[in-house]
Amino acid sequence: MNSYETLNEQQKLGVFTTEGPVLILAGAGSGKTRVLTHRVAYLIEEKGVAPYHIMAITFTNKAAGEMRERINAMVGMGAESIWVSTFHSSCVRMLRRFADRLGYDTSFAIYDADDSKTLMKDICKRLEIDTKVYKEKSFLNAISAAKNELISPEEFALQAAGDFNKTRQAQVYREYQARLKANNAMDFDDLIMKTVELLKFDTEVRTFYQEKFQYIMVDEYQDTNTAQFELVRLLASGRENLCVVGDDDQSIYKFRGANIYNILNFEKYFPNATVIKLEQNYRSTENILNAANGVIANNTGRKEKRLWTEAPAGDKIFYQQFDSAYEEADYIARDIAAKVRRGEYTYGDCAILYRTNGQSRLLEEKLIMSGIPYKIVGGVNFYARREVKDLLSYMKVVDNAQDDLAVQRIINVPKRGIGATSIGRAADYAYANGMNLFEALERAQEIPSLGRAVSKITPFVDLIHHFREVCANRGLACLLQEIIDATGYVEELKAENTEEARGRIDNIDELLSKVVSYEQEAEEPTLSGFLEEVALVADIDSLDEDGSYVVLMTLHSAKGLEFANVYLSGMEDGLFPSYMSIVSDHSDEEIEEERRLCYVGITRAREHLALTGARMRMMRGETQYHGISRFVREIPQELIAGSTWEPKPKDSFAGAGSSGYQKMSSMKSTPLAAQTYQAKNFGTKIQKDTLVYGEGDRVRHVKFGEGTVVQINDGGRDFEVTVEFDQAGRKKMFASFAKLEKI
DNA sequence: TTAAGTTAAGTTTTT
DNA sequence: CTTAACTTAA
Repeated sequence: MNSYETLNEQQKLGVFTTEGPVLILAGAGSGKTRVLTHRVAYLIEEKGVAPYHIMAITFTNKAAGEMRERINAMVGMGAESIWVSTFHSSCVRMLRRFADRLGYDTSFAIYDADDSKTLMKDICKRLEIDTKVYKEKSFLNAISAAKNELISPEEFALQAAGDFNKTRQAQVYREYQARLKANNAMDFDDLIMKTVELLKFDTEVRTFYQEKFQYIMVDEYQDTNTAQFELVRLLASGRENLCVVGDDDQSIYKFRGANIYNILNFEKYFPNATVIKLEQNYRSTENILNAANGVIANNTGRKEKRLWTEAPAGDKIFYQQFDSAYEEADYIARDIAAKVRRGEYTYGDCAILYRTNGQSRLLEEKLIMSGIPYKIVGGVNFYARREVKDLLSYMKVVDNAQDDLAVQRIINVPKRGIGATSIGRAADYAYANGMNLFEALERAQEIPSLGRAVSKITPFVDLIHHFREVCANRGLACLLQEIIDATGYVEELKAENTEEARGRIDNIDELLSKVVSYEQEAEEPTLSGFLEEVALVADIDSLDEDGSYVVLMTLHSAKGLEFANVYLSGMEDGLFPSYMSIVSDHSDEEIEEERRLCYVGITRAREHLALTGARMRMMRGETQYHGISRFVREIPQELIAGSTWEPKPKDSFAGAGSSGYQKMSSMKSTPLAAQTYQAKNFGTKIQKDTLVYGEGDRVRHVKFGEGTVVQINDGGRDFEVTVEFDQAGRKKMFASFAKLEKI
């Protein structure tokens, strides 16, 4: 028996309103997971609903795992038959059972982004598309967007009629889908779209799941896309016991197809919906909350709500702009070290958040230098590492020989003397005869063009057959060990004897232990099951929030987490909000999305929040100059401590050229006062027409004195100016640094 | 024909 | 600074 008395009135409403559609607008830190878990317990204990009839959907495995844990603790017996899982794994579970009705084998492979790209490259080659003009990425983006909107290749082609570019995309989409099917594979988007297809067109399956899932709950609803909405709608139609929990202010995945109207228009789809707002925040201090409120208030078209708290005002928000990203990172590392030394926080209390993964390197260096333990979330996924992908590909081929991509990846790894030409010939033969690559390899003798290469291919085919036997007779861990031994993969790395190779061996060991633990923990371990688990994990899933290390991650990864002491680094216009969003055609909308991201970042902090920025930072090998992020200015100034953003003499170089940038950003939502300031002090790069001197002119430099300009080179972002100084001699310098005056 | 070495180009956010 | 494409040597 659980006590529901610890819940506030709004939360209780969310728990007790079990029938019909319910929309819970849950602000950051308002205890939505508590509501969901109590709701499940209430359904089972008070309403007598069988656990078998309950489904809870989340976006990440981590969220699913946490919810599962809390439900298990509350419900006890029978809890394991509740479906608590992500959109993707729920879909896989349904597809593994019924995919044959869509013409797929139920042991289909799941392609990650890397696999999709490899396949797309191959398609572009076959269709003779110049990937210098039409990027693989742009095709994949178009296809993904279509799938998120449930647009089939046929429909896409119809809509594309008359448009040359879109017709080409349609052709690629069709081919891509055909190849996936031939490989018996689905990409991430297919998992959702194919499940929707299944439910839509197979009445038997639809009825089965509608009967099964009588109570459905969806977490992070603001991030659902059209396909996911349709999936939920199909499952819930009939009883309509659908409870969605979300916060439109935390919708940050539009770029991935999230449809914010799913939440904004929920009441239109379900006119009889009960709407509940959770506005009391139990996480942050009042100052942090007010800062977040101040920022998000600049967005239009949101559901009106204002978070409040009973917590004390707490520390002010620290803000400081540094001269360089180097100093910024240095400050953060020192500050963490100092706070830990004083006993205010542990390493595990601290998180450093940033907009782009690229910012982590500098921070990482500083943390290492200061001897601070840390963990980076994101960047290169464990399962995306070369050695791990190689070995997984062997397992994939053993599991599903139709997977041409996996075959191609390993056929010459380690080197067997089967080169691109031989593979190409086998692939052509397979393509011409409508078979899979591996089938073609099995009949290598029958392919005349292969010639002597046959003698190298046959042992490879035999090897795979051997692995298949091992898998069937001795299990997964033995299979992987046998793959490692028979291919000599680790042997080869050992021989390299480099730091890098040792790292790779460590990763392989980790993979091995993951296989072992999967085999022990899974109820019914299968090769497909393992590969599926591996395909659907995100880096964030492995994060232990109680760890004794500082966590570094992107703002996107941080959603749903909380830390006592948070650093938002890189608060610079052009970085956050990103340059892309500022110059976009739909700038207003994109800036709003960035602003929501900022809101997410601020509300991760429980007690202490520091915002930092740098005037100058190296990005992809070039020095960039940024002004202060507009989001910093949107925080009520009385909440801010540390240096304020009054212009300082040091800022002068930033004033040089702002014209180009200014025009591009329409700052409708920025307060007037801030706008005037921005106009004055908003430098990014020096424009050509801002150079007041030319070659041959006499100039004066602060340190070097007077001289003559010899040469000006356009260095892309900046100008490289060569000056022959009267005293100091010939110097090369960047225009933005030199601050040369014409005489 | 393969494999290693060199050069060039490209980087928002990700289940 | 990394990854992919190209070149050249074996």
